[in-house]
Amino acid sequence: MKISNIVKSFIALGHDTRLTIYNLLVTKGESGIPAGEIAAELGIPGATLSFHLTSLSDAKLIGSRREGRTVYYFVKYKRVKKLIKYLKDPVAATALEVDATNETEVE
Amino acid sequence: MKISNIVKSFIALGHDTRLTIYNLLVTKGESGIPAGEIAAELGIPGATLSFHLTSLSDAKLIGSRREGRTVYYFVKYKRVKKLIKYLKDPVAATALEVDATNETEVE
DNA sequence: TCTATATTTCTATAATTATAGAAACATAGA
DNA sequence: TCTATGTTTCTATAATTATAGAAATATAGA
Repeated sequence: MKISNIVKSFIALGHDTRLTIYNLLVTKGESGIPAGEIAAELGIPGATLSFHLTSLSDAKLIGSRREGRTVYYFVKYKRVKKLIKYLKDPVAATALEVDATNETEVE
Repeated sequence: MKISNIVKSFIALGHDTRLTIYNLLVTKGESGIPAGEIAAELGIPGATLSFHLTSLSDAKLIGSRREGRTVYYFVKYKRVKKLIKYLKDPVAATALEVDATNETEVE
C-alpha cells in the first residue's frame, strides 16, 4: 500500500475518533484546543489520543503549538482545501501535485 | 469504532487501490467502466478488486449496473458532494444529517 | 532540586482489514 | 444443455491498525 499524502489524509479522517477530533478542532478556530481537553471531551486516555493526533498531524490536517506544558492543536485548512480539490477533480489535483505552482497559501 | 456514513466514505477513499479506482471512474463519466477493465488497469485479481468495490459501494461513493455479463461501475457524486460539504463545515453538515431537507439530488 | 501536571513514546495485545486462490454464480451464445 | 466469460463470494492467511497501561519526557512553580 503506497501511501500518497491524499490517501494518508483520507485514512486520517476515516476513523470515528479522528473525525470527531477534526470536527471539534474546526469549532475551536485558530487558537486551537489543548490535548488534555480533547481527551476529556472524547473520554479517551491520553495515549490513545496521541496515537490519533499523530495520524492527523502526519496527514498535515492539523498542527500544534506548545504553550508551557500545554500543547494546542488546530486544523490546517491548506490540506483540507487540497482534499476538496482532489474530490472535485482528482486528475487536475494530481497534475497540480507534480506541477505545484501558485497555490493559495492557507495554514 | 462507530461508523457513520461519512467515516465509511473516508475509509473507502483512504486506500491507494480504492483512491485509484475513484480516480479512474471519475475520468470515465456516467457510462462507467466494467469491473474487468478496472482489474486489468490496476493489475489486480478480480477477487481483490471486488473487495475494494464493495467498500466504495457500501460508502455509496460508487454505483453499478449490469449489462449482460459485464458490470459497469461509476461514481455517485451525491456522496462526494456530501463529503466536500462535511470538510468545509462539519458542524453544519452533521446538522443536515439530522435535519435532511432540500438536498440537491445528484447521483 | 523536587514535585506536580501535561503530553508523548513504548510496549503488548486485541481487533480489523487486505490479499488472492478456489469455488460459486450469472449471463450469453452455440 | 454445454461451454466460455465476467464477476462475486468463500476462505485462509498475512499485514496493519487501534487500544491503553506504564514509562519517559517536558515544563512550571515551590
